[in-house]
Amino acid sequence: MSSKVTIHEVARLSGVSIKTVSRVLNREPNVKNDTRVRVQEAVAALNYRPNISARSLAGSKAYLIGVFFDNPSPAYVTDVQLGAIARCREEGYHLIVEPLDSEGDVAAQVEPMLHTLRMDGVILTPPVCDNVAVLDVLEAEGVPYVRLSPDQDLGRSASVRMDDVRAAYEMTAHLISLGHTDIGFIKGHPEHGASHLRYEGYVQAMKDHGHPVREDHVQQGWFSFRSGFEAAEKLLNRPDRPTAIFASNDDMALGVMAVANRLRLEVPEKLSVAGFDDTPGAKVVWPQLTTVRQPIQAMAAAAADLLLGGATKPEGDAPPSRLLDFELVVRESTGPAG
Amino acid sequence: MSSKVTIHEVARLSGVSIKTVSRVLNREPNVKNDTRVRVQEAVAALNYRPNISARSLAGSKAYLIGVFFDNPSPAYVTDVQLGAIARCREEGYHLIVEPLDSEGDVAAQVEPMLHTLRMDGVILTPPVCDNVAVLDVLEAEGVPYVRLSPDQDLGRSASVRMDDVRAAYEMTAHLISLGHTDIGFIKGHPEHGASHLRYEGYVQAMKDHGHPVREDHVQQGWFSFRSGFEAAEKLLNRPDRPTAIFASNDDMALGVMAVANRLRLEVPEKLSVAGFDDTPGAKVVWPQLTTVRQPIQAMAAAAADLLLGGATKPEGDAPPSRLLDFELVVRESTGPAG
DNA sequence: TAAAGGCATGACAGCCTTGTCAAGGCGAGC
DNA sequence: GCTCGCCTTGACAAGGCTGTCATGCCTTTA
Repeated sequence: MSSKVTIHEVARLSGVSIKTVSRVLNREPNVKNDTRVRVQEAVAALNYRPNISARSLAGSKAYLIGVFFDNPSPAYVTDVQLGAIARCREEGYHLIVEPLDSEGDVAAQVEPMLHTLRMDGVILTPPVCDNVAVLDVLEAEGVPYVRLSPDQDLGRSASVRMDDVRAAYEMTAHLISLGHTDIGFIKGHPEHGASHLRYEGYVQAMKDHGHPVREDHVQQGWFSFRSGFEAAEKLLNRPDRPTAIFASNDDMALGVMAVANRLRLEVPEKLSVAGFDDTPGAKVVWPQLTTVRQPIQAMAAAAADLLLGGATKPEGDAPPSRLLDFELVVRESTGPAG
Repeated sequence: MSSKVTIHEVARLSGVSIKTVSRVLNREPNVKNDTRVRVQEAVAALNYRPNISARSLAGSKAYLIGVFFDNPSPAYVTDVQLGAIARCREEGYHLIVEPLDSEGDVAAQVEPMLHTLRMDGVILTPPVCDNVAVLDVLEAEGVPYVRLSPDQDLGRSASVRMDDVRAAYEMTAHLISLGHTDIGFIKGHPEHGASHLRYEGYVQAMKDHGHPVREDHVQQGWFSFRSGFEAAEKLLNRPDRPTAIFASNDDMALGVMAVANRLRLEVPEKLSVAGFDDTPGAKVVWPQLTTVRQPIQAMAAAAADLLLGGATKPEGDAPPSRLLDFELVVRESTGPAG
């Protein structure tokens, strides 16, 4: 119950006005060092913490950052929360989570939240980050937001992304370094921006290493297990099949593994398989999947950083965007070309 | 920017005092029905939402429920959040998530949160729910809390649990009914209370059916895929291996499947595998895993319900505790003993 | 018919902090 | 020595709501 300590008591103990205490608390300038120290001592002695409600009522900050999500994978959600909180704690901010239901009227869900609870910023995860209705409401309410790995309309707002092109490039290079020259590729859903980027990285790596990109060894997929399965059937049911397949995401790579299994093509002895995303499923299969890990916690931390730094609403310039490093996770599904 | 609507405008539009608007908002008695309707219309017309900061500053409620967790599985965390929010939204409450780091001084992490941000209640998930330091701080600050599946000191506070013993008993009985008599068991993390309960259910079922519990067929695990993998290696790399393995959670069961796969032991023909928790991974593997489903969302909703109903601090009686039903999910990983 | 009690409502203070503005102190420049 | 301007500090209002208490009116009771 020690939460009863208010700024008045700190002021009394340190012999200054409450306003000066407030100045010290908020690191405002124009406080003599002597005074500052005295106040800080009083704060420590009383174990005083400013009341967030009063602060946000009186001032402009709410000390709350929202995380909106709609049913991406649980692992993703928790990583985002962990990453964001790491940065928020440093500045006394708290995280407020708001699961959204994209099936329903999202704007109608978001709008009341923003009215009742002022948030200093919001982090949007896929797929909500591409929901125009949400972005509209956020902008109408004047709430800064950062999108994680958005697909569309990149210029619209601040965002944090990963370098898909380079990641795909390096994964391809990894396969090449294992001696593969004929590497099949399964593209992702054509409407997801990442699909093009990953394909681009693959093509570039092949060219840079002097290997041709055979059109019949590139298949269209839709990011689903099934589409990966079907694409793999086309790639593998032929005499001149590739010795490695790079799928644009893990689910499709799992589909490839299923086909390999069915064809009794040992992985990685007869066929190397690489995925993308490092979903939990990547570790469940055997052999475990070589894939690309997104630094989700770091991305969320970067998003929080943009929000706290107030760097989300530049005037003339393009909105700030941070590009983070990925990690190549080499496991057992890739091996030397037989 | 329509967030500028205040209670005063509603009062003006409906021709009453702000206090009466407040009464209607908070469903207080002593308001003529006529008046109530008029106010509600004004609220709707202006799209008014009370400001949470002002409310919590002036009144006794904060409209915030905390969820403290420390690194349980991501799926668990998200389910808890989803379940809790479902109940909280109904009453205009928001969820504030606070990951804790059990390695460090937990009390030191919790105490400042509670000072700055008043919370009307806190939901504690395992393993934080058994951290005495956390409970102490919570009680010292007078913050009501509900524990999900606590292990120790059940009488200390309100809690929501599932009958782990009975669930493990029934799963074991299920295996026995399939003709298995030699059933291996992989224990969970020794510091998680559920581990003991699940083991207890297994032992009881074995005894009740007249089958011995072979000590060398019981292995210690840590709830991780890897620990399940290693335990399975010990259980299966021997001539007198069990015909079924019951792992205390799905991750470990998945580890068992991986080993079975590697040893070319067909599941369920040569080996039945059962898990616990029904995590997403249970449906990803093939064959799909027989497991026990905890009604996590329902449990979290029940916890929120206890908090919102204020039923957490009974005077003379034992603290309220809700016991929810589990569900045995029989899929393809268990079959008749070969 | 008068007194008592209950209900519906409003005026006002207070919650705890920040923002605004004014005031006092002090050194620099003339 | 005086004015100017900067630095430091404080008084007070504001922020939007709920709690307390008072008021007026209507119904019940003796």
